[in-house]
Amino acid sequence: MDEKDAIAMLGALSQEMRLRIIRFLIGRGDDGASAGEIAEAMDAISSKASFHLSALERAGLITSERQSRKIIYRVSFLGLGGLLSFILNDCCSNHPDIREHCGLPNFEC
Amino acid sequence: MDEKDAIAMLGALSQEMRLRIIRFLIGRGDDGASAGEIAEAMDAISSKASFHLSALERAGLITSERQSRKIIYRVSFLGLGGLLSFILNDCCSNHPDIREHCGLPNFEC
DNA sequence: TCCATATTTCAACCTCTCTTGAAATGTTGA
DNA sequence: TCAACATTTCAAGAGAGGTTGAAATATGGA
Repeated sequence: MDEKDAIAMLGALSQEMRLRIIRFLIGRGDDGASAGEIAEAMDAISSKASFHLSALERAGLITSERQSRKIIYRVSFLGLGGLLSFILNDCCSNHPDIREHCGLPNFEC
Repeated sequence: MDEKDAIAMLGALSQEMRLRIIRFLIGRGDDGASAGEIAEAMDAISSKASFHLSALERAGLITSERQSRKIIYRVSFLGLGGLLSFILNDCCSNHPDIREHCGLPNFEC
């Protein structure tokens, strides 16, 4: 996870429907959801949902797996965790006391 | 910190120069840096730096304070922490075990 | 007051992103 | 093989974001 990857992920998350998709998929956990289910949940036409799903996948925030006719999308815990680690470590490595300002619990980075 | 605020912050961070400015200002800590110092450190013309500084300030990620002729910018620990909390709590409230996937230390959200 | 310094604002231009509907691709079951 | 289903790809248009140089604003000192 370098700066370029982080920027791609941050950019992917900074869009209303894409953030809603991520939250929806986090709620679904390991079951994930098909492109059609996601489009329906987002109240979006299929091509619009597909556009945002591929943006999220390109950024490494979700994964896809074909199951017969459907394509199942799942949140990538690895990707999302990598982004969080990147931001947290950038903070902590320079300023160990930033967590206090952030209202975050105390832990080692 | 609602979804709109988070999207604005994520969007502000998803740009190379702006992410570099944030990292630079984190390194400066409470001293902050003037617009001119930041522009020089970023190797950017003043209007470009100013454009990105106002984007970061509008998103709540930095603060500004005039000191005579100069304007001192500082990273907003409150803003950055709010964003981190938003993402972490969104994760944790739905899936308590996501931290394991994220490679993050164990703590309560 | 006048000048130099520090920074922002503005307008123009270009590029990238988002949205939409239609067409194409891939998959299953009759 | 054919029809229905599930999803993506494509092209076109609208809109948002980034870069630049010039002009405007604000401050401090001679």
